[in-house]
Amino acid sequence: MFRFGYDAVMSSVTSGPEAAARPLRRDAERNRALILDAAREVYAAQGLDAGFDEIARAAGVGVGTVYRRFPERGDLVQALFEQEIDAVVARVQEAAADPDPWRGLGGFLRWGAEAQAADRGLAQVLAAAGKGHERVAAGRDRLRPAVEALVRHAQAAGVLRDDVTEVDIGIALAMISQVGDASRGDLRDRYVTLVLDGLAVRREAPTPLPAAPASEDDLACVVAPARRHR
Amino acid sequence: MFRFGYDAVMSSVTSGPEAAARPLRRDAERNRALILDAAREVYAAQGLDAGFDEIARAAGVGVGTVYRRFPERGDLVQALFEQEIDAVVARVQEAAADPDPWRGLGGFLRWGAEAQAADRGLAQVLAAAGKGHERVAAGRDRLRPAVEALVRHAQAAGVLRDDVTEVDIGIALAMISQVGDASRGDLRDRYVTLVLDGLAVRREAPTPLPAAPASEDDLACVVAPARRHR
DNA sequence: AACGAAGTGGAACAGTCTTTCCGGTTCTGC
DNA sequence: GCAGAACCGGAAAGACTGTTCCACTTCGTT
Repeated sequence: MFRFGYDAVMSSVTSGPEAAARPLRRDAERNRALILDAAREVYAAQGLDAGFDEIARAAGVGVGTVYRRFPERGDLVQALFEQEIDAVVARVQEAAADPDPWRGLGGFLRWGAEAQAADRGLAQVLAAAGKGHERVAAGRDRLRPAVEALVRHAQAAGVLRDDVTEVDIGIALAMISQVGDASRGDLRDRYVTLVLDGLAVRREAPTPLPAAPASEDDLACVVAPARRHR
Repeated sequence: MFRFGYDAVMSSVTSGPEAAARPLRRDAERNRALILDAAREVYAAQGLDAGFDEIARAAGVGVGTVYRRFPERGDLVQALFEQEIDAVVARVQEAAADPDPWRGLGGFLRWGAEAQAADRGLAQVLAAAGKGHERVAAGRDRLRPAVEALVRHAQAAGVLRDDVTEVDIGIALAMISQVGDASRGDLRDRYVTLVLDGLAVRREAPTPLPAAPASEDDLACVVAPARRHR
């Protein structure tokens, strides 16, 4: 199988009605926090396919504990990335507030590409949000209007072509993020610039590309597969 | 494991010196062909991670037979895609021969994106070629000069910006191919057009995008994960 | 301090997928 | 048509994960 594409991770139905949450015992609460911290790191490094085993080890608890606290993987992912998506929204709003809308858009693309390169889990969650998974629908619904505002501002200023939408921006970002290797920020910027040149209404000449022409070896950075631990 | 990212598939060392190949028995030769045909289909549909089990079943032979004929996965992949890469090279040369270099480049990008969307295995092999895997080095070395010629022609005609190389074209193609869902050729064309607008030396106005503005649901097509059989 | 409920860890179980192995079959040369 | 080598199929072994379960520990309460 696909071990567990975020597809499977995400597809679990949102669990029942909010059971009158009796507070956890103090030790349980502490473990829960340890697990979340560990999961954040492990997911960032390995993506959502990382096993509960690994997270448990990183948190210093038994697997059983992880399963008891987060019966479905989706529970853990959801809890974890609710906050991260907030950070993305905040960054979009900041970009939309930039007095130079073009700079705002470009800055956001650069930031978003880097954020996803640095955090595989985030990249997968954002993709899942695009796919309409229930568990991250809330985050997406906060994200979309923000991007929409960013797009509108840039279009109103006459710098962003009128025939693209906020969805296009999301897809463009996902595409660029495929230029994966986290260590090659210069390469990522190169393709952000290229895509921005495509998004512009018009231009007299190419915007200078930030990185030296990609060498043959740089192809290695593309579509980097999920690297496996160890 | 990663089940078997193409990473693992590809990393096997090229097997010893060409053992004086005694011809196979006739039935063995027939089975070998059956296996290759089956593998082509299975890999196209599921990517290189498909198990030998599945290929054997599709070919109507036992697993043991597959293992005997192709002791390492890399052997099978290599044999299979040697020819497919030839088809890609041919398409590039055709594009480079187009009297309108810009149309040639655009046509190739469109074709390449579709080919990779329709054949997951091909997409993985091309990515592997970029990563410098030994087993597909020969194919890559045939591909690179062809793309280089395509790039040179377009640049000589003054339509393709001078600061991109054949590697950039490969990366751009890989990025676009992430807009995965094979059934959404219109969406893929949309982003090919966007990227082409970025690759152009200059332009007065945006090239009209072929597809209707992507709807929210279309995000689902991005970064489509390896769908698992059944 | 002592009792019960809540929580814990990790061994055991259950799936998958890969790889080996060998009794039986098919081909080829003579 | 026979001998023997080459080849075949698929059961079984091995290597991994994901998940469950329960004897034991810890916590909160009285």
